[in-house]
Amino acid sequence: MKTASLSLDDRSVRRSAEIAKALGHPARIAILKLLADRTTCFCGDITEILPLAQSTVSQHLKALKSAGLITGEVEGVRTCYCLNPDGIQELQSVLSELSTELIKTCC
Amino acid sequence: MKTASLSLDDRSVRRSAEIAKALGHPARIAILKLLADRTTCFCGDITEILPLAQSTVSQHLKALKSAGLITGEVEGVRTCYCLNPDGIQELQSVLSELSTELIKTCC
DNA sequence: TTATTTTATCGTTAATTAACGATTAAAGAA
DNA sequence: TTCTTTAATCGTTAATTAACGATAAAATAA
Repeated sequence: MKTASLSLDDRSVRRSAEIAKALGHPARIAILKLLADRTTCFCGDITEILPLAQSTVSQHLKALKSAGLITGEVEGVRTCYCLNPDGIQELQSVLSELSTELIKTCC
Repeated sequence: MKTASLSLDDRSVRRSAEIAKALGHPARIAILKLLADRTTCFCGDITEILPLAQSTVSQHLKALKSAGLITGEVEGVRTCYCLNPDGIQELQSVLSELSTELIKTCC
């Protein structure tokens, strides 16, 4: 059993926290769901749908992108955002691993 | 517009974000893992292990508790913290549901 | 060329978070 | 009773976040 002062610097702990943090706002979860629906992929579309300013949506998109959960491909004057399969896969594995670890040892 | 301004207020979206936010700090993930190990359960123990002040650990414990992920039972002068099976179960189901939803529709 | 469209970034403000030491309150020991 | 232990809370500071409108940059249209 590793000492826990290690655990704060542990790569997977940090990465899990990073991913969770990116999910830690309703707007960002909503955006991920919209992208999953594939009905929308541009910042402008999302801005029309969510009750947020364009700059705010852009900021949330940036957060999701820098956490590796989405990609952004410039298409002419717009940017097409899309779920990043690798990131989503990581989200899936990292968080399911965590919750499994927690669940099986639960009181 | 209706759909998604709904989605920001959507109960499960908000709850997912709340849970994710609680996980969104390395110290809180580390604490959950420590509690899962069951080698420790008191604030003082955790404080000895993590490189954080007692008040900081207490603050993180409070955050985890208010997100419903842990319980805290007063035992005399100390408080025994424990993973909350209901909360962990919810974390498991909510986040796996989300990641499944995102994964299966991924680009 | 100029105008329009779209997104990113800037600049600001308010709110929240994280960290710490100090203090308080409560339980148990002496 | 008083002393010690433990965790919670207070008070503060610094950093980060979220929100917005305004502006800039880049691609395309006119």
